[in-house]
Amino acid sequence: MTQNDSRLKIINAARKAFAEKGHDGVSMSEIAQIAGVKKSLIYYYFPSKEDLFFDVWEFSIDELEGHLFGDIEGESKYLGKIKKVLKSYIDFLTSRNEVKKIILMEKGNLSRIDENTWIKASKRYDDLKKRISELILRAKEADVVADDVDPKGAAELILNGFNPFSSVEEMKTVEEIILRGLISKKEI
Amino acid sequence: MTQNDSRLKIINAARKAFAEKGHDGVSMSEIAQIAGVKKSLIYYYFPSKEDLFFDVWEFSIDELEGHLFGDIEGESKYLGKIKKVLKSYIDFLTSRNEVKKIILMEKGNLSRIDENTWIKASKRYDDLKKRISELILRAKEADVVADDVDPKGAAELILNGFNPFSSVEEMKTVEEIILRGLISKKEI
DNA sequence: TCCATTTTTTACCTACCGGTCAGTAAAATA
DNA sequence: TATTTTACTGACCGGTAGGTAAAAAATGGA
Repeated sequence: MTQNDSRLKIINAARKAFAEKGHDGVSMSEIAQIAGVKKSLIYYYFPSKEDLFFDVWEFSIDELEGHLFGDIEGESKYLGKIKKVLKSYIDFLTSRNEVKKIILMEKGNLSRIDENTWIKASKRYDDLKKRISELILRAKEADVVADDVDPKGAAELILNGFNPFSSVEEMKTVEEIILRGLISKKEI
Repeated sequence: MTQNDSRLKIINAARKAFAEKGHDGVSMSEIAQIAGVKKSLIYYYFPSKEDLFFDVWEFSIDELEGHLFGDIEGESKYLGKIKKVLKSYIDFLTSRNEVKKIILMEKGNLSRIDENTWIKASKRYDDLKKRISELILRAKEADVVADDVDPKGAAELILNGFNPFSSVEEMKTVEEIILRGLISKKEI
């Protein structure tokens, strides 16, 4: 088996495990078992559990970000861009919600400034949040989004509002509420 | 030291610890240390870590629910009731956000139907969610909330949308967006 | 085919986990 | 005063956690 093959098997197994039980609820032996690999092999590819976790985290957020902003450039107007992001989010949640599960699992840990892993993880998450809030900011400057909206708060709401276990109707409602809440009266 | 004194010290220490590191990130010795108590004493009051956790969980959600619906009866109109709930939520988050931190920490685990603790914890959380969604439902029937709103989805959004680490402005924005998104056009 | 390098397995370590238990000092009850 | 209960301790247990060292196997170029 080639290098990247094993590495990827481990990453995927770890992602699955972390999504189900969280960073602290999963052991390296469990991950190894899911990956169909001996535990020590994980340490051949990853220096520590923390490193493995961070790689999974980064990998996952990259994927989410790529999905959210995938073809946003196709939209010319800000309202269209925001709608697209929300729609992509729901798409992502229904098709492969493992990523959102991990975020949900570890969101609380992101405030743990005592441990390096969480600082790094938090930074990556903040980058994603920032990208969303900047979109909101520009839409606000273009008078598409209401002027009492704080872009950072809106970004948080978008990221937190959807639940990976929700039904489609629930997600549609969340989407609708956020959209209606964001846009300024002039746009109605 | 009297019975309830020690028990309460343990509960409070556990709450603090769980809020910071989560159920799986905290050991019984840590909790004991924070409480200023020997580990074995915890087992004198609580049969297991799971039992202790569930007591903390229930205690916390009771507190949140009490706060959210505290004096909602004072409001006669549904719009006022909903506004009050949102306002109380922000109040609660700024004054004592430990409870919300625990919920944030363990939200992901609530889907773990393999372990009894999480099933019980999830049930208690669902009760709270249901109480919110029923308020939304009645407000919807009174034409205060827009008719495309799914009450369950709205309840989820309210519970998830706010972040215990947010600034006041961010919370205000979340409140504003949700409110604007909920109410029907007739109310504007 | 041989050999050096990469990849994987075996065997093992230490620290700490949740939890138990025999015992005890002091308070309450009889 | 004698007995029972309450609140608490410290030593200890089996098991498992993350992690490591070294041997074994696979790989691939000469």
